[in-house]
Amino acid sequence: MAKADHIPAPAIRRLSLYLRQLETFDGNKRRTVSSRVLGQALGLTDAQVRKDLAYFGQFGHPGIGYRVPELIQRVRRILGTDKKAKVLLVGAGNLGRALISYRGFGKRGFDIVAVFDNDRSKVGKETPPPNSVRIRGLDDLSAVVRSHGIRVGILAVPADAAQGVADVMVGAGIRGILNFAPVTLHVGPEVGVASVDLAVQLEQLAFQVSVLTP
Amino acid sequence: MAKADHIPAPAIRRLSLYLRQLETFDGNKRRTVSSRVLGQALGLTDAQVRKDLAYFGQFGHPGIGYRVPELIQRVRRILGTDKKAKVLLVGAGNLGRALISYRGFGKRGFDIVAVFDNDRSKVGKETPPPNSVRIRGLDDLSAVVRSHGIRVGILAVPADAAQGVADVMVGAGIRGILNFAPVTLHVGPEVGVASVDLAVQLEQLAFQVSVLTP
DNA sequence: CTATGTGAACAGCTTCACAGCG
DNA sequence: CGCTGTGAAGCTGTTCACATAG
Repeated sequence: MAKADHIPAPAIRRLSLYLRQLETFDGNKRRTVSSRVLGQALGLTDAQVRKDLAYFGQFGHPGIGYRVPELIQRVRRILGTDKKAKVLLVGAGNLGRALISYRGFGKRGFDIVAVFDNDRSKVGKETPPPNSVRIRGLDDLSAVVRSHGIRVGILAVPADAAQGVADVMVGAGIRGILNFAPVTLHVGPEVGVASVDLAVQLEQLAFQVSVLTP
Repeated sequence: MAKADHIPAPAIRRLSLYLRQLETFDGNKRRTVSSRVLGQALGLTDAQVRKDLAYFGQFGHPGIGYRVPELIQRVRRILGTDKKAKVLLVGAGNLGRALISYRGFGKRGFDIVAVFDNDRSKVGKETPPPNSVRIRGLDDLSAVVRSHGIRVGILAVPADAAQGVADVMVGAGIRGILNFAPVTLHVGPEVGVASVDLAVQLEQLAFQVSVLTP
């Protein structure tokens, strides 16, 4: 996988949305879809859809549109989700436990295979089924990453612990971190970070509401 | 609040991050901060910080920087989070319950005051403390929105129920929806939507990893 | 001398509009 | 015809660089 350069970051973000919508269409037994229909479902223009997909190759069929199963395959390939991926999680608090039992990850090819927490009282316990996993101490993280070949980790610890844990993860060889802690993580350029700050999302809504409703 | 026009959407998103970082600085008893220092903490350039803040007014002091407590006040005012806001939540599944007990919302001025679910076996039960709330049926939603004057709701229901519930929320007068369901919601222009698709976030990381690690 | 606010230059993303293919 | 793929145009957001204030 050599390119990714000169492809707009927003286009890459939308690629996931295309995939999600295509899977819905596929579930409805739709065989082909035009850029216009796909765009409408996501609130985008047809030109946007065509341009985004064209960054990655020529997937469409003039006069027909895009064949749904074919495009799904291709997009999965591009995103690197054509194979199941093992993921670890640090932080077995409320949010962490909810993420462990979240079925959406499995549906999209992600498998949380190891859970870590620094709280002695939690270490050794099993998380509730489904996805029952034994909680390990942080000391084991490095060994588990190596033995399972894990590349991506979810960080669901309190803000003041987040950077420290991130350092441990990176040191163990993790290359992508999904960060739920409300802090900006500082990592090297070889590591990707995606952050979800739940309160920030609400704040954005509060702003929109205060603008929309004077 | 009349403007918001011609202000870049990314600038508005960053405003929340500025506030978060400023609160951290404030906790560390820092009195003033320059655009360079604030930017470094968030991985942004000093020019970006100055331009973003300048969209909303003149908050800085040449030669000094920005006074932390003053800027916090101003940014909160802009975001509409200077007053506590009541929020409702629909969907008392794993994710929903985790959100109810998430302390980050309260810290940033949001209060989940009502919880709804369509599952008869859940209705009437109390959610675990803290933030113990009685779960109500969806039929009560409209009345609760009106009596509490709620403007923002969190949607944490399965994908296939999401659009229907969103319609109910909008019908009841909700003006902002934080959507955790993996679907694109279609609502009128008078309603703001922020979406968090957890699997999509992981997918983005998978892509970055596959690019960064050939 | 430090640090803001801002017009102007630049870069990046989106939309347009049409040639070309099935 | 219907619909893609794509240069070119248009627009939005970011960076630069400097006048200005303390």
